[in-house]
Amino acid sequence: MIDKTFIPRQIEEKWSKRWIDDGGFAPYGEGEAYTIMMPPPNVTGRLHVGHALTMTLQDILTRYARRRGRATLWQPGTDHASIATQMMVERALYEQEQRTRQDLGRDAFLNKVWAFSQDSQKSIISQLQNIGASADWSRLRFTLDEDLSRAVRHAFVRLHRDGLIYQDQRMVNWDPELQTAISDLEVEQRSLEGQLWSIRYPLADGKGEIIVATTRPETMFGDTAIAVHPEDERYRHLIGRKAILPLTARHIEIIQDSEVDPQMGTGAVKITPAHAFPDFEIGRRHGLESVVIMDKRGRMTDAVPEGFEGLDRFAARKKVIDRLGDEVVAQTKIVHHVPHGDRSGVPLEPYLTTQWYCDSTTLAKPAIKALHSGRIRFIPSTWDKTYLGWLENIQPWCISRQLWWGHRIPAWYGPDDHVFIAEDEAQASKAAREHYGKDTDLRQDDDVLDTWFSSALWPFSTLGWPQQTPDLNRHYPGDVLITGFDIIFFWVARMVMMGLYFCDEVPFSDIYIHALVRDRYGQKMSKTKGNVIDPMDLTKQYGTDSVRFYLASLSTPGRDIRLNPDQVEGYRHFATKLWNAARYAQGAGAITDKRVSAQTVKVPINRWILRELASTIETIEESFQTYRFDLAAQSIYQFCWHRFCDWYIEFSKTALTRAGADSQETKEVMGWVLLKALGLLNPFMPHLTEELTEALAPDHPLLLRSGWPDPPKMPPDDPACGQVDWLVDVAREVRRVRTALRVPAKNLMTLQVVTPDDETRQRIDALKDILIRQARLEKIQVIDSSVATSMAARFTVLGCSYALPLEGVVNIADEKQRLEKTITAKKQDIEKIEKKLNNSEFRAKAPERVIKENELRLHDLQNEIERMESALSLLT
RNA sequence: GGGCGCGUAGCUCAGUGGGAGAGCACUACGUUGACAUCGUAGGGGUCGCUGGUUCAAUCCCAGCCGUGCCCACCA
Repeated sequence: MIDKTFIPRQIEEKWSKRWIDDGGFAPYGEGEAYTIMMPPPNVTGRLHVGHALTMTLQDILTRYARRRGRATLWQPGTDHASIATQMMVERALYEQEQRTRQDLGRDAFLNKVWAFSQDSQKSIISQLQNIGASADWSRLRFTLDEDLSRAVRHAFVRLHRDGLIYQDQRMVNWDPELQTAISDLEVEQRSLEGQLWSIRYPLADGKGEIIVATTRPETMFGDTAIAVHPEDERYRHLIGRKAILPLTARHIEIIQDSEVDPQMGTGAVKITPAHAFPDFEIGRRHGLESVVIMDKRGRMTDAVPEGFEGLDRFAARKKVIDRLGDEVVAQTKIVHHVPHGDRSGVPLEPYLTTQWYCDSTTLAKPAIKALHSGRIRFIPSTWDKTYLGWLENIQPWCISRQLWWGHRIPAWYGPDDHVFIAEDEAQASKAAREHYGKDTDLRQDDDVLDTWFSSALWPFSTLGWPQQTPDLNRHYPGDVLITGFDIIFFWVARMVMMGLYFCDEVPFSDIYIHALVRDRYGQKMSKTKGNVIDPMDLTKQYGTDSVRFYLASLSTPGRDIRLNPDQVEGYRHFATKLWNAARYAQGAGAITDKRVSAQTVKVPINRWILRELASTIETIEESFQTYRFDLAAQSIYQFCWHRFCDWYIEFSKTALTRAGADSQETKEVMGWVLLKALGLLNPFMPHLTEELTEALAPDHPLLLRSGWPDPPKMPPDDPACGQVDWLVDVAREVRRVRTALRVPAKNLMTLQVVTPDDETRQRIDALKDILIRQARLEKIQVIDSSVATSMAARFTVLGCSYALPLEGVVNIADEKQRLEKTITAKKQDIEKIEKKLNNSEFRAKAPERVIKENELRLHDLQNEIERMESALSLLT
């Protein structure tokens, strides 16, 4: 027997375990492969609600595909998250032991990070399993696993061999806090209020001055020119002359460059080639010297005047302004964008260094083409532009990081700094031997690769690449990627580039971009705002299945989710409702081991629920095709609650009291339909549906691997279904009257059917018992219009009139009011339709179908009003 | 500065060139041995504003207002 109360926790643990014990989630069968690559969560700690969402959607697709007979692989794993993880461990190390990574040394530090990441991975996997993720855990991968690392080195070597990875000295975005270069994508522009100082630079010949505006006076010691626009009349006469750099004795030239905007500041700009991107370019054009005045921590070097050496950049700024004194002729507040490191949160410095770069421009071309040619598509397609816009303007990708945690760059240097790129040290040594003609000590590059370099290989590195494994052949390319818009550049585009480059195939054809989960007020969740909701808390409170269903039902493409925990409760109610429906079915003797077919089922209510089931299956099917998780969820919800529970179960209460064939058929159909409904709901609520299926049908195989329901083949205009539709309409009308007239529930009414047509007679014959129960009637009479009772409430269904005699039911006034109200509403409708129909242009131009529809509606409305008006007159 | 969304019932959101919808919340009444985590019925919206296209606009187009996001080396 199914327990009286539903406790999500109990069944969730049970089923998580059962699935694993029963063989887990490895692909099986001979079906066509279906592959989803899980975006690997960082090994930095707890999952957030965004993870819960993305994993839920992936799991829904996975469970659906598996049951459609596809050999389904959902490849799980975790990401080493170079910067983020290293930062966390460094911070903890400092807090606990007041030591830095340098204190520990590279090897000892990396040991600590490994230990941390292993723990973290364990916790992440258990959280994922907690939300029911049916990924193939037996294939769990970590981006730093040995085989994945080999793939990274192999990729690096090949790209280098093909000239697509190279070393270059140029300006990078430098993070002075983390002391590493970062890529453009890791730069976050923050809009801040700052100061714009106008500073007097005297001319070297003593005849005048030039006023330069800057927000960064501390860089002035690196100035090697002042630039003005060639056509700026104010400064034309100064071009070619020299100015004295304040606080120093250096002379710098005033040059012209058309990049200078005469509108900005004073129109004269100081040029610091070593410490600003545009200045670097200008410096290169004009052959200016680059004077480096800051070290990698953002402190002044000794290339600055006395008193400034070693000062932090912000302290230096203050001091420069102080020392300049009256030479600062103006100071204005401005709001400007300042680049910050997305991890460290500190302002970045443009910095001149040698780094490894990847030629993204070349790799991007096929990736752009892949979208144009339809080999990949975004859902929703609004993201096309984002993807293309970035790829079309892509810059060289800085892939080296001055960090320890990550894939060490497979480059080895000889004593003369000759570089050898190889997949391992042995091969590098071999190359060195050939190069130098003898064994030589080599030194490996200290730097590691950008995390996203290894992530870009994920769709094939997890499958054994560069080996041509059976898995690789079977599961590459995959089918769909589900991810957030925030990593389209970081990850999606790069996977497409690398996939095309190394495997000649896009890694997936569909890219579903899911919502951003915000808080209930539409705010982004963040630790600093303190509005972060832990998905594990939600599942504890409402049950995993409810949380999954909630997230899916809000997943409309292109729309963010406002997470309101109170609303999750509604879906726990839904789960409870189903639980109780199953209890009822069990108690009512539902039969679950009998195959039911539309060809043999005869009883109208049974045919009706089959039709409803069929249309639900069709809607869900369509919804899955278009990734409309919301519509699929809504459709199954409607079916379970408002078709099966609200009507069918109620009907069955009458049908089951009858002995014989009808009752038997109803038990069979009820059991069969309920199992199908559970099957449809299963991808959304896997635990509950397995539990109830097992309770109802102990011999049923696990839903996890059982086939997806096919819609019963119902004819389009099934007469039996039409009869039940009529029943529903009439029952509703009677209930409406009862409520309006405040007829006490225990008073049974008589329903009079006025001169019914043959069809209506048949309907009554077939469904009389059920209608009596549903509408709380005493009996149903067929009468002639001539004997119509005067004191009666009246309504019309499908062109036939019905009356409810009001004898003994007092509230005549209420009924009058009800009629008047309906009449007014209907008259308004009539007016609108008449206006339309009387419009000659409408008649001339509207399609015949629309005209007919309107005429028909008008006719029906007029009929109804006529009857109601006569009913109203009878009441007076 | 460029680009992309969103604005429909109190709240969260579906939806369509031709009769405004769901869930929650609200109101009234509760009977029927699955369920009060429930049932039945009901109230509530000039579909952001203004114009245009159309026989017909919540839906298509333009502008505006509000709101959110992404991109961009400009001092």
